Amino acid sequence: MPELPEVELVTRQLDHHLRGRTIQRARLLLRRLAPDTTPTQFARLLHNSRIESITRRGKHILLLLSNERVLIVHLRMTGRFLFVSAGSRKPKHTHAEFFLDDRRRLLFIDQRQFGFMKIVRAEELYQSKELCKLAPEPFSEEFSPKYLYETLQRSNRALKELLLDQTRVTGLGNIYAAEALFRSRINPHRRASSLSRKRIPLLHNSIREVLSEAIDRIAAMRIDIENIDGSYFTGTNDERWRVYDREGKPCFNCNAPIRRISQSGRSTFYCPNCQRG
DNA sequence: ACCCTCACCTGCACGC
DNA sequence: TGCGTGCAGGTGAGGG
Repeated sequence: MPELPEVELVTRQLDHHLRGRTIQRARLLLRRLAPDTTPTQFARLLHNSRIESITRRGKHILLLLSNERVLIVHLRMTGRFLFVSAGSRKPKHTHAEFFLDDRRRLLFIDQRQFGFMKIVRAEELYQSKELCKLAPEPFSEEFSPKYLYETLQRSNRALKELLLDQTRVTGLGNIYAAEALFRSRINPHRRASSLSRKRIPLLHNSIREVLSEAIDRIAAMRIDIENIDGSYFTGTNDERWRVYDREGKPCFNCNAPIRRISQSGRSTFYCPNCQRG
């Protein structure tokens, strides 16, 4: 159930294990995982392709292949990768498998079946429907305070909802959107266009900080290399997030109980005392 | 162009 | 025990 930090770590792990490997054979086991290709096309396009590198754009994982194709993967809520030995049994919810030239098998497992794969020509990658409308990467120069200000100016939606819109800001999901607002002391109901220019740098910084701190925290952990799914956390819940999933628990700043509300059908957690404006 | 609701799935925790 | 409900870290389609 990944946002940018989890996808980033999955991408790094996959790059480490797959770079230079060849997919000898690939099987699509669930049609809706890759609705634009038939299982036959899927197998044919990946057959004997060498994996040159694995990168990321937003929450999309990109496997760059030697045959001038790119396999785009989105984990959505429950997608994960698993390395297994060639002969072992497939776990439940295995929807694709890749037989590698090192006698290992890479499985794609996805309980809720929201995950997504698509094979595109390399030269068409950034024109693809999946990538063409994505906002700038949050760590890029293009994602500047000026960009953020102008983007917020154009929207009357609640700030929390806008932060989830990948065409405005990319990489945040329900957790880190709430965390970034808490860090900025901004109320999640606040209309995007009403945020004053002088508060933009703090929000801009907070977005980068919640993402980069999460990346660092996950990267510092000992990761089960077999199970590449982003659910790496091993500590207690209160060590993870400042507001997310802490309804009724005391705010780390002021001890006021964290509140949970619903915004466009999704939970938002915030401190009603610290996040007044 | 914007904004809202619904839809896609399985599984888990909860209350009766 | 069972069953109903609501919820889960995401997004796309289709409507107004």
